[in-house]
Amino acid sequence: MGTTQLESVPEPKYWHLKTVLSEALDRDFAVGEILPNERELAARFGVARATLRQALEQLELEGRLQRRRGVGTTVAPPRVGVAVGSTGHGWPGEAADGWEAVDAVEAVPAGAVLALLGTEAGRPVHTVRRTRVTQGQAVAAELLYVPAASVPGLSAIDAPAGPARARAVLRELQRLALDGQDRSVELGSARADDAKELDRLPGAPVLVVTTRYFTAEGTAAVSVATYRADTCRLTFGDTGMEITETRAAS
Amino acid sequence: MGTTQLESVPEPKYWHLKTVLSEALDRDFAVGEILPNERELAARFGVARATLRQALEQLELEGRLQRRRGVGTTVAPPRVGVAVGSTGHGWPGEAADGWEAVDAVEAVPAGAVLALLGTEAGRPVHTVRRTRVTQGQAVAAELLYVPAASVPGLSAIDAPAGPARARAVLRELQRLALDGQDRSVELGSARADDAKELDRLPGAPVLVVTTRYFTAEGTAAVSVATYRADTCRLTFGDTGMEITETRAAS
DNA sequence: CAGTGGTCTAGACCACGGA
DNA sequence: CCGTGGTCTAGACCACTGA
Repeated sequence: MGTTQLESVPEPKYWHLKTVLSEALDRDFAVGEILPNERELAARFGVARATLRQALEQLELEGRLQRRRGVGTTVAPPRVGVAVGSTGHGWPGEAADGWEAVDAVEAVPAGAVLALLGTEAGRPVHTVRRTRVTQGQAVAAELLYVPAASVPGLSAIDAPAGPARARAVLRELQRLALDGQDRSVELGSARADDAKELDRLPGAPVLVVTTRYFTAEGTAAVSVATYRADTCRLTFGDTGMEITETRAAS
Repeated sequence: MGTTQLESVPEPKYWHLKTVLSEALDRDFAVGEILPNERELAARFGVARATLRQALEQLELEGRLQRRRGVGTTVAPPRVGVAVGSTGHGWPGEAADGWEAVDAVEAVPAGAVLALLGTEAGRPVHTVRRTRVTQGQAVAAELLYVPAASVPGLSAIDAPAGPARARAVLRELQRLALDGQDRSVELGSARADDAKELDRLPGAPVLVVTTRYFTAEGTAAVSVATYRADTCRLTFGDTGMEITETRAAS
């Protein structure tokens, strides 16, 4: 087909398609509803499947759609607000904040984490894995790095592997006096292990929240939490107020 | 080089390719260096150009690469940390925080913003456009919505269009007593106008920071700031400390 | 102008989920 | 088993940049 006609400004097809689909979603579809499959949609709009997919990818990135292999494409609910900054500025694991300890091992982390911790290479570091569940949905996977030097009260193997050991590390952490913390957010893509926890494919877009916890002695712990970017809106409400309803800026 | 051989677990080609490229970037390339062009790289790795592009897209999303049409693909510098949460929790435009007022118009915003403002539809709202420049690079574009009712001291046309008018709105805002604020971060894609300000293509991934400013009377203003997700790391340091060096989690 | 990345096509096969 | 989305190919043309 002769692609387009006379477009003074040749807007890409997938971009226009995305707009059309977005309006159709608002107008004709309810949350959870299944869209026609990709081949069908592509035929209906007269484009190649790859082009249609480019539009769907954008909409998924914006949290409008959810696609699952073997199942289909559904209309996504509005993003859930996930509190990140409020909750008392305390140690991780202090309250019932939705985090669940999964496991803990003693390992030597990679260079980037080492730089954040400010410890020398080769020193043992407790690595705690936690997941966060909100409204029955896994929204985040975290790796919490605690240098063994930060929690001298914790003997090497005083708890068996698994959740119990993870909780032991968190418990020891809370005995320290928290001096302050430091947080940053950036875009990343899910590593294979995080993707599995989040029920996504590797490479899925995630919001990486890096937190450093300080005591008088220095950096006592570093947390790297990866949140599903498609379904989450991170909230930093100091006032604790909730944004009731919103939609990502196109 | 015939890339790889038989993989018992058929890891996607683009994923493996991304890993190989990522290691090559760390090892053999300096920041700012130009990579071979896409056709050349695809041939060298024995894959179709589309597959090679899928790997490059991931690396660009992670801030490792920068691609510009007509120019080429270069190795990106580490992401710049951009302070978002600290700086006194004050009104926008209070200090020399890198924001530059561009323009202001009186308009009636779309539904999502209206819901955030909590005002009735049809009421006039000052819409201020600002951009943020850090280290000579445009990192964010903002739309600040101020209901006319919030700044009664500002008569309709007491300043000509343009930056002067924008600054007038900001000045009026600072006469109010700020009661608190509320912030959220989510992933979005750049609208055409924002993309132009940020020197990116439409649809580029952005971090959307939505801030509500409260006075005793209610929501006095709402800011929607879109940050380039590829080059920015948003920092919320209450302590004002700086993360010196980091690399997104894979 | 030549060379780059951006868009688009029309196929093909594969991995996964559910019936 | 079938239907879904996920991956991959080998082309083509276009829009933009810089010399």
